[in-house]
Amino acid sequence: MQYWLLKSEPHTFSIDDLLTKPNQIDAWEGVRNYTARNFMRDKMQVKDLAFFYHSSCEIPGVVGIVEIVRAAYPDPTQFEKKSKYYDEKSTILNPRWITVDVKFKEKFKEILPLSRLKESIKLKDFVLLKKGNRLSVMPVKDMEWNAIMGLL
DNA sequence: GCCAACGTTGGC
DNA sequence: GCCAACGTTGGC
Repeated sequence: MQYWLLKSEPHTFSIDDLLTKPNQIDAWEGVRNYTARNFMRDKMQVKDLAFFYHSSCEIPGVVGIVEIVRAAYPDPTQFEKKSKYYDEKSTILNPRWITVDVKFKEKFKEILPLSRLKESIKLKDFVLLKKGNRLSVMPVKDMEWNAIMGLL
């Protein structure tokens, strides 16, 4: 069992958007970075838990928790010509990008802002806080997960 | 909107 | 396989 952090821009897909989906489940589509993809493809498993993180917005931070309910499968948006995630080099037989299904678990009463994570000494080595980090899917150590939960 | 940091592309 | 140019991310 592995913990994760998943970034999303709330104006594209927010935790409230997830709440509107059937069974509160949706595909985590549009990951187009190889490192992030490899984490999802090779390490992410059903029952893993992930923080839902809002980025590129007024107050970036952790807003809740989701559970992985379906492991890696080809991301359908790579085949959709009209999608901004379309990839002409992907084929059905040889898809380049994958997605997983996530299910809503919990929304925090208030956002846990990035600024508060930065204040935690326990999180000084957390990948999210590393200078220049741009990964949209990253593993979270047990200790880091617990430290973040402890800030709520 | 700025810009630092990083990833990707493509010419050689 | 190198690396310059370009594109993207994401906090501020």
